[in-house]
Amino acid sequence: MDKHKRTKLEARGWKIGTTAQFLDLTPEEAAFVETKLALSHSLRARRTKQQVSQTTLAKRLGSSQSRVAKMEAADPTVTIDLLLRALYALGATPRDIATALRRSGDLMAV
Amino acid sequence: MDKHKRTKLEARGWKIGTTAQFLDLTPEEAAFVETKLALSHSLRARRTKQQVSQTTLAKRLGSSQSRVAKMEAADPTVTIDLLLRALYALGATPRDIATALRRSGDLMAV
DNA sequence: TGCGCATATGTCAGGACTGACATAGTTTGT
DNA sequence: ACAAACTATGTCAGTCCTGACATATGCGCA
Repeated sequence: MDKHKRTKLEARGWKIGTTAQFLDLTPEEAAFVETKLALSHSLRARRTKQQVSQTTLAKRLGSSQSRVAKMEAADPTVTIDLLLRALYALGATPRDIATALRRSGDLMAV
Repeated sequence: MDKHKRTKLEARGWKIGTTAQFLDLTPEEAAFVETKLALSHSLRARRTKQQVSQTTLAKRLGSSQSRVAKMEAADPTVTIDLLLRALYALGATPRDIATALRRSGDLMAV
């Protein structure tokens, strides 16, 4: 199971580089990364809109500031479970998540 | 961190009993469980529709039949990450996930 | 009935993730 | 310029999750 290393590279590629290096990703891998990125972006959007600091959100979650930072950076050590928990802690609904995912799909289609 | 035990009870409650025992769930917990259930149902629907056995899907995932069974049962030892990976392995797109979540939200609203 | 196939459930060693801490860089207000 | 608040990144021990295995149940069919 090398998903750890792969995802690390992928996440960096998306963040630092352009959309280019998606060529060596299987559709499943791309979809998974895409999902993670959509959620992490959604998380930061919600948090900043609500004027909540990473530290505050961390306390609410029973977590730490550093982990929240990693969530928003789509760090490979962060799971989608954790991202969802954070989003729900910020008042998101499954419907909101659905919307965020649908939008991400539109982006990918470009 | 007692989420393990809690989620176990919650999942069973939803599966075995009725919608009644949702009273002792915070909105965030309810949303999380709801998400998990929506995905597990979606997984089984996709798999059966494609006439794929749990064993076959397991091989495709590099996993085992027992784990696929637990995925579809929304077992507490299964993460949303794993559920998503399985769904994507069955050809689902983030858009499909979004649709599944949106529908689950509608159900909850009843 | 007996056999093969699909699914459900329990258990466990090993690897992945978590929260916490340390530290550095960045932004904002004075 | 300085401090305070906020955010980014690395590391690590303890815990959770994973795949694998064993086993049981159910189902169709010869």
